[in-house]
Amino acid sequence: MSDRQRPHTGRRRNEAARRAILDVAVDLLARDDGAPVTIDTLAAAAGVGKQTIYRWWPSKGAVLLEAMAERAGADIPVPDTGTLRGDLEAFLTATFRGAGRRLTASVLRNAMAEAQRDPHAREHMRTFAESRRRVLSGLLERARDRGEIAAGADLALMVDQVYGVLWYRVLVGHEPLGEAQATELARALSDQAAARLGGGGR
Amino acid sequence: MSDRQRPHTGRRRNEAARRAILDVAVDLLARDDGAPVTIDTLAAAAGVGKQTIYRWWPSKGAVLLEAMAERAGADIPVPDTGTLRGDLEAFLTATFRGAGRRLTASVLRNAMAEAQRDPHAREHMRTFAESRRRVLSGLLERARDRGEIAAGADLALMVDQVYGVLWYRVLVGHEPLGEAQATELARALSDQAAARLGGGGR
Amino acid sequence: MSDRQRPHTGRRRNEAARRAILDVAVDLLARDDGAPVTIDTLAAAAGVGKQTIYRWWPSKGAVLLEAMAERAGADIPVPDTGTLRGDLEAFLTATFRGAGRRLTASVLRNAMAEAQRDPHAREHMRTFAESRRRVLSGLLERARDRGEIAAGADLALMVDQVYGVLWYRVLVGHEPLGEAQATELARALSDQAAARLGGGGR
Amino acid sequence: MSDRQRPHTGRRRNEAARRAILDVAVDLLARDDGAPVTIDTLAAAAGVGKQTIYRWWPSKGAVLLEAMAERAGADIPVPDTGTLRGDLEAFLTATFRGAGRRLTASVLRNAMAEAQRDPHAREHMRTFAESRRRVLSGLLERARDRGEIAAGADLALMVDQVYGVLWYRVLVGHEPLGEAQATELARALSDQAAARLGGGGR
DNA sequence: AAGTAAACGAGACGGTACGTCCTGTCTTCTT
DNA sequence: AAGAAGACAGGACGTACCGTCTCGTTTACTT
Repeated sequence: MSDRQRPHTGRRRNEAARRAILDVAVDLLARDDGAPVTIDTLAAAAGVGKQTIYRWWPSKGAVLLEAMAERAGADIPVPDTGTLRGDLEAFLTATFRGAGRRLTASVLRNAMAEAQRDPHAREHMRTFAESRRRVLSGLLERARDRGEIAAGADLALMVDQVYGVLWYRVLVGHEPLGEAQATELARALSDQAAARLGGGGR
Repeated sequence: MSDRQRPHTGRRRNEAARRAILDVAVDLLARDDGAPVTIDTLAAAAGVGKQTIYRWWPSKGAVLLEAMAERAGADIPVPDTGTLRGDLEAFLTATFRGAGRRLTASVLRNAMAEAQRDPHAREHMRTFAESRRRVLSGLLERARDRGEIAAGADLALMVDQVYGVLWYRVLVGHEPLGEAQATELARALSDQAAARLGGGGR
Repeated sequence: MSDRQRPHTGRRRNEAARRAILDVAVDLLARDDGAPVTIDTLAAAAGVGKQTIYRWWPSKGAVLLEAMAERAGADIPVPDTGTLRGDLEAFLTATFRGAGRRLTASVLRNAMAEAQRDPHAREHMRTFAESRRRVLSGLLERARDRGEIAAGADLALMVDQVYGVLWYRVLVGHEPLGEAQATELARALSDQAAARLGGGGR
Repeated sequence: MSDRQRPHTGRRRNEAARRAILDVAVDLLARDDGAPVTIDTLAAAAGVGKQTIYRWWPSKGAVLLEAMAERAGADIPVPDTGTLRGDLEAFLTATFRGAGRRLTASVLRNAMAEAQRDPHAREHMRTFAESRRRVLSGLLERARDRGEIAAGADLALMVDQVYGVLWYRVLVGHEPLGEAQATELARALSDQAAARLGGGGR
């Protein structure tokens, strides 16, 4: 209703170029040969001029983060097993399995590094992390509504324990991320949740 | 067999230069203006030639990480209150208070970013993180020996829950790190530890 | 009448656009702030799409040269004083006065630079220079026919001395171009012309 | 006497790099394929980092001009045949033969184009042209002292007639530059010089 | 005291990547 | 069809930084 005067003029954004850039970005991020992703490489591999990247993203970090965010959140279904323990185990297993893959972990590491230097990337990372937390948060709230978590429990803290463990291990690399770790963490968190309830656990 | 004869000759390493480099490195890491720390800047600010840095450290990341590690681990006493809850609260409070300071957080963020790119820095980071985990690990083991934690509990996971939350919040910056958060996490973890004890076991 | 089959279809060339382009081109060439003339600037300033420029000219240089040529040749009348010396003085005075104007000189300098890089511009420049030389050549031939120049004299060389001095001074800028210089050169050339004649001068 | 305090410190300028840059610059300028000389190409061909060029020259044009000036002035001896006509013929023949060579002409054209855009190059060009003019000027002054040129003659103009013809033909390319042209011009100028002398005067 | 050797501040070097700018082409909608 | 708007591939620009390589100087130990 407002932009009646100038709906659009000139050539439209090339969606194929956008896709090529993001796809190539993920590929390059995944290469964990230590070689940093460069804009020249990215542009060349995507068959795109550098300006086309800078026309739509404010900085290198922003492209990289968007590419990562688009990929990293997919394919993690929100389970509904009926119990907190079951839901957590399912969700964490899928999440850790995803993040634990060597290539994905490489993407995450690169992206987090970028987010520390580039303000645009930082903003993207915050948004991405927020969206991931929200999913898990929803899962926990549902359990609280079912009475499986004490009313006073700090759900945000529980969420951060999950993603904290995930990122910490991805970034430092001292321990693997897999189903065993997911199961263990799911148990630990359900213990935490149960602690302040009426009769204790079960 | 051969170098017994010639213990040393020539000028000795200048300790003042080493200190100046590390001190300036921390200062530069602390600046959270987003400007990356460069070797030229570091050398100039320390009043030192670049070669003096590269003579003693293998890469930029190595200097930065050493500077950070030296600083970030200090001043966290290992408490002994007699109870897990008390010890955790004391340790986490001190730890979170340290990491939550704006300048320190900036150092940590920069250092972690560096560790993702530079293999030397990565190694340093791993060693540093390991040393920090070991302290908390000792605290937990003591509690387990006192019977406050179930024998089967995954202590390494508990440690990572702590440092995971810390790093996750430092790096993403969505939530502060302070005493309140430390207290809450201490309570959650002692609840978690207690869950499987006594009647709650298996 | 003649284009019976397909007289014309679609919109006809917009003469106003052509004029705007050439006019703006001269304006931009005249700015001697050193900033190079770009097609984007030219198109924007002329209120014209870039394609409209490339539809009618093969390259940037071609537009610029055409713009210059159109301007630089105008307003130089062919004098007829009856004597070589008088004709030369009149012609050179008008020519040098024109080329010596700061803005015009700037146009010429830019155009000559363009002509060294762009083959289309080069061709334009050659044509333009040729047309200017022809005028002066005609003037000299008339004088020869009157017996004021020896039959064996190299008229082309005389012409090139005029335009050579003009361009050399415009391009290098070591000396001004004005009426004084025109008068002096007119005298020099009539001396040259008279040298091989029967009785010498007059 | 003044720089006693800090004669020099740090690594010294690499003379080999300087030479390589200037030599390659001339080679590239000589290529008359129309392809403009780029700094990347120049640096790569000279086996030098771009910064090494920008450390010592303020702009691309400055390097190019310096390279040209160094080359273009060489090998033109100052003749002394005893007569103006002889001296001019010798000097112009050598000069025109040099400038008429295809590769040299290409260097000159490129350099003059650069000088129109780049203020540094412009300054260099002015200096270069000045130095060349001075040589010819000396030759003419000698002839005047010998009484071969009238006292009131505008020697600067005569010099510009020579270099004007040279540059005009090099830049526009409508006519060749060679010994025939040099001879003809030498004759024309000595005629001109003689015109106002003795009996030919007024 | 003279000799030898390493460490030092300074800073030039070859490279690589950055983000900007410009050219000439292509695409979309309007006239 | 021709036009204005503007996105596109390509490629040069000049800057910044990395890690290495001289310089001449300073500091220590060995003769």
